[in-house]
Amino acid sequence: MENFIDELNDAQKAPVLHKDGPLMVIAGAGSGKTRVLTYRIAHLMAQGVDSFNILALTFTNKAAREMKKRIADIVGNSEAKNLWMGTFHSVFAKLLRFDGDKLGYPSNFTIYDTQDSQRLIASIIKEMGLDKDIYKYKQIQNRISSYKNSLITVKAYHQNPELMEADAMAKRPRMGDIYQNYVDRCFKAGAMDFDDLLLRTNELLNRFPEVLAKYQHRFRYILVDEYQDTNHSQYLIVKALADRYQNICVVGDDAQSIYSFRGANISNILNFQRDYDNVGMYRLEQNYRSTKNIVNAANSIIAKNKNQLEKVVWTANDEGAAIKIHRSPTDAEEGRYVANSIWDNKMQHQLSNGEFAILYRTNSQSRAMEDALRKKDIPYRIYGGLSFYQRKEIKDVLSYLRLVINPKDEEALKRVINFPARGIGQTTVDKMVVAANHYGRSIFEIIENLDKIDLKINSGTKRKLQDFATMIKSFQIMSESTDAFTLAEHVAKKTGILLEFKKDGTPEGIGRMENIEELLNGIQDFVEGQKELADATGSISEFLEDVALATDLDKDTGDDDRVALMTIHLAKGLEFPYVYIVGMEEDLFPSAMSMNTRSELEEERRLFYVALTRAEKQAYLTYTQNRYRWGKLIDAEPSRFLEEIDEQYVENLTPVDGGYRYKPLMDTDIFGEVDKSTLRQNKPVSGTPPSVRKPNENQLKKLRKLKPELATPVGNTNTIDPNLAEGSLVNHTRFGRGKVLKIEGVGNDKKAEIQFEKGDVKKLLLRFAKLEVVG
DNA sequence: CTTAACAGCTTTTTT
DNA sequence: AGCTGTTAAG
Repeated sequence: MENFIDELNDAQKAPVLHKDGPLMVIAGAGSGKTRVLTYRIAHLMAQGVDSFNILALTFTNKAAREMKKRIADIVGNSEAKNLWMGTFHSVFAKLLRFDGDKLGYPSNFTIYDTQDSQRLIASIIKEMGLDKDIYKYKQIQNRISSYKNSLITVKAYHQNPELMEADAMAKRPRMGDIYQNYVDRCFKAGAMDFDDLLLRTNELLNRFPEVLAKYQHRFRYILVDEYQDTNHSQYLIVKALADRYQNICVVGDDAQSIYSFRGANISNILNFQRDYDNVGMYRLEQNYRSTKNIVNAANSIIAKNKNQLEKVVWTANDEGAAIKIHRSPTDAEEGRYVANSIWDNKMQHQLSNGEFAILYRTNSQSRAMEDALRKKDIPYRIYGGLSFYQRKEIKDVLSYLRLVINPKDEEALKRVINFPARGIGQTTVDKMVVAANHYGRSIFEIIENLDKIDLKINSGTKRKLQDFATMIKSFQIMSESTDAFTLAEHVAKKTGILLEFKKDGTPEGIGRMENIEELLNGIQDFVEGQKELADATGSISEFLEDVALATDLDKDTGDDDRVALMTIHLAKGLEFPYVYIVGMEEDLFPSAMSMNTRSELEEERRLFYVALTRAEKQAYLTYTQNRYRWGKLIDAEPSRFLEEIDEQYVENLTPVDGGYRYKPLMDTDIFGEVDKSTLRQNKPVSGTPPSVRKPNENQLKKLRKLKPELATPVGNTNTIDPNLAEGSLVNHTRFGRGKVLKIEGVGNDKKAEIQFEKGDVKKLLLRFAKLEVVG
């Protein structure tokens, strides 16, 4: 029964077998910490602990799902089902659905995402007549968020002269009033933002001892992953819940603390032994993931940090190859180098795309990489950035669904009341917001009672408003007797959203329509999946909660074989055989905004440590001499982190200037005089090594032979004329004659930019465009 | 009230 | 460079 324990090494076994009482596991990168957590839970259950009494808090929902699955494999499916496992946000959202009514929240409360919060704050600033250049809504939102994460309520704020003075100094004396209004408006809308999910849980546990007692007993065993990234609010929740039984197990690595910007407090892990009595301390120091070279190089970097727990990460793995460093003239060339290198490695070592990852500091860096990968027909997937659920058309559909569940949801209402356009303009909405604030009611209630209030809205507009309300109510009635998919599909059609995008006919419009279809498919999948679960009903509210707290990493299983592109933050906890860390430049990594204090710089360094330790076999570090930023080509300097790696673990692929290793070379150095306009167009510059050159037509043909699924787009409604190329003259059934300026994208996404003789330049999706090549 | 041009801002990282 | 939100014209 318990032979699964034998799969662990001695260091891992100890915390798994640790009996009751607090314990902390300091786990170096790649040391099998998820394994320890998983097996500890399985062991607890094998010892007879009811899964109902276990709470496990993970960093992503995906991690929770995978762990749950693994546990189910060991102890059986039915046993694992009752486990409460998930992110702080999703677990406590669930808790608040049960007990939030004690705080005055409906069980169907909406979860506002950052964009919703920002829009609400922007409108509050406007309503208060404040200067939007001084009261910048993003900054305000940020501040409110950090207050909440530190448990500074509006009341606490007003009792804290220091905070008020700091805001007054920043010329924002009304900060407290905005905070108050924001909290009131969220409450009135039956909405919680991300921070509320933690803050309100704290409030609930503090104010209602019987609720606290209930959950203390229920969660007899608590396990927290990535403890180094918990903020004060999360810390207090854990402390309160664990107080009764003290069966608290935290796992983390101070060297991988990279979320201080959202309030994560590294001292939570540094002070754990002070917070609990008789703490069992365990260290996992053997790395199973990476080569000696990578582990040692990473150690040499992190050694530069002052504040850290004592720990020596080592590995019994092979020596491995040196970390390769490469310099490119521009970001476009950097992309090309990475794409070529991936291609070469694939060919040389028979690797699949899924074994590669490209990691960067900022999302904006993904574009150059994408362009290069597309040109080489290497399939990739971007994680994070503008996620699917944040796209306009998706948020619009979701807003209708949110309104069905919670008609008080003001941000959802404002978003869709005039989309698709139905003649309800800004002025009307403004009037209703004023009325809603005045009567302390929601906008929806105002619309329902238009006849009783004199709002100076003309009768035609009144009619339109009432029609809108009637439509939403009809959806509500429907939602009582149907599943999420049927309702969502009905909503997309009935509101005219689908039609709106269909009729504009542009590639963008078609793309949006497809996105909505994808959303509907996603809802369908969700409904099917939920039907198998006993405690779920497949209702729309369950879907919305899933969506609100899902990250890009959570979405689908990513079963197809693609190169992964993501920020380093998102890559935490993941591993790849081949890792490219791009943009190793001063002001980019470390970020220009994180070089003011020692602790900020140390966090950047930990971030670099995280990035490097994702690699199993081989790591590449690339940097450029010039990079496009804000549409301008700027000089770039190699990152200081490059110099911090002990040079015995490094191999430079590009010649390095003798004196100062990473000093940028002049443009003239290897290329002779370089015309910047040449670089801009991504044309190979004479003298560029052959391996960096764009593949020629012959190579492309070979490539297509190897990867037929890339050459033939799937599900196209149109065959694409093989003669179609940049410069071709074409005839379009509707737009007439034109010239192809540019072709981009692969497969279903292949687009052509065409200058039509009528004067317009249009981008058309080739699988839809009715084009004929005429010359 | 809608549409189209314009201005301004962005790039730190995310639940 | 690309996007969002604001303003001007219809």
